[in-house]
Amino acid sequence: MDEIRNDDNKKETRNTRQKKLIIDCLNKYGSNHMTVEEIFNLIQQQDTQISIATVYRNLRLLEEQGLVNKVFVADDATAYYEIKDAASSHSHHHLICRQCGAIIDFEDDLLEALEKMITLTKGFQVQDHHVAFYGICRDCTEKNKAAQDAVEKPAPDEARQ
Amino acid sequence: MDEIRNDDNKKETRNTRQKKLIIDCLNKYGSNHMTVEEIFNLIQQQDTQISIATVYRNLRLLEEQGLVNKVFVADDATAYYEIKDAASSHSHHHLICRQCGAIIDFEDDLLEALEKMITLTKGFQVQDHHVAFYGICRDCTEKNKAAQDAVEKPAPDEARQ
DNA sequence: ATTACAACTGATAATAAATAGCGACAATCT
DNA sequence: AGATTGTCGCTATTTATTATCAGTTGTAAT
Ligand SMILES: [Zn+2]
Ligand SMILES: [Zn+2]
Ligand SMILES: [Zn+2]
Ligand SMILES: [Zn+2]
Repeated sequence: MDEIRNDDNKKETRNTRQKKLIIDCLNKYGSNHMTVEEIFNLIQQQDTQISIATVYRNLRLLEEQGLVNKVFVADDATAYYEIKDAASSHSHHHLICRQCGAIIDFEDDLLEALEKMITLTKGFQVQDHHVAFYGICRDCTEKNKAAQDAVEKPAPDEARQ
Repeated sequence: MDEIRNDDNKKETRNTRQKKLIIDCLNKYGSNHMTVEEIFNLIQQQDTQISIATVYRNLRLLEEQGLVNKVFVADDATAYYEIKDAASSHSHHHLICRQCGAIIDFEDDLLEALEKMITLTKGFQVQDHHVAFYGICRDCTEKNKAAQDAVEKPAPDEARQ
């Protein structure tokens, strides 16, 4: 009988205005991997009454339902959120820029082979993985190069701001 | 000439009793990836006066000097520490058991290829990476199998504790 | 050994991210 | 409409970590 009662543990979720605002927000800016604060600040412009506790609560619920993705960036204890739509459900990796903090998505499946190897050599049954590459993004690389050039050849005036 | 002046920014570090205790502790249990609390509790047995703030401080210094490694496990906001000796300086990956929480080291270099690809396709200059595989460790897999067997064939008494 | 100076210490306050508790509200179903 | 109960906004709490600060100690030069 216990098993039957267990069906109950998928508690039904409601469609509140606040939840819709959060999903809309993530759909709009979600590819930027937003913090709770950022989400809260944006939503406040449409709903000045909303509480940040509600944002936390809903993000947790949405994550439990598998509708959003909670991303951690080592070295930074705060969570970042993104929509987990059809395209990105296919768990991707993150490129994190040490200069500007940008979090960039990267699709790839090369780790499947590695997972098989781990199961074989370590007896560890891999369910999924979190991968982050740290470095300097394209934009910052270009900015740095420009700044470097400006130093090398004294530069035509406007190069210095 | 700038390079010479840069030597200054390595502020000199001192050899205190507390720092030694922390390194000893990590050398002894370091392969277990300990939390600050765990390190603090163990050291307290040898130095009842030590403050947990000192443990935090020294771990931060040691990490900045590259002597210890700070490991984050997504979904868990607390940091884990391990010694970064010759063997493990060669940045390894972590297998994290969802059942017992074990953090297991895994040596591998297959990601170099992936890093090259990222630089090519995304223009992102990879400096290093953090990789974690989540799943069930060998011990837990075996325990689960044993438990499962115990249910299937009613079991010779001692199987139930 | 004495001195001097900055890095360090222990105790505690402060910060930051996230959660828990609670009375009131409102989404959903009959 | 009425009942149920998930959710809301508010506030207090918890947890991990850092900042502060007066007193201490490692280190190196005298
Ligand atoms: Zn960047
Ligand atoms: Zn992403
Ligand atoms: Zn395990
Ligand atoms: Zn490790």
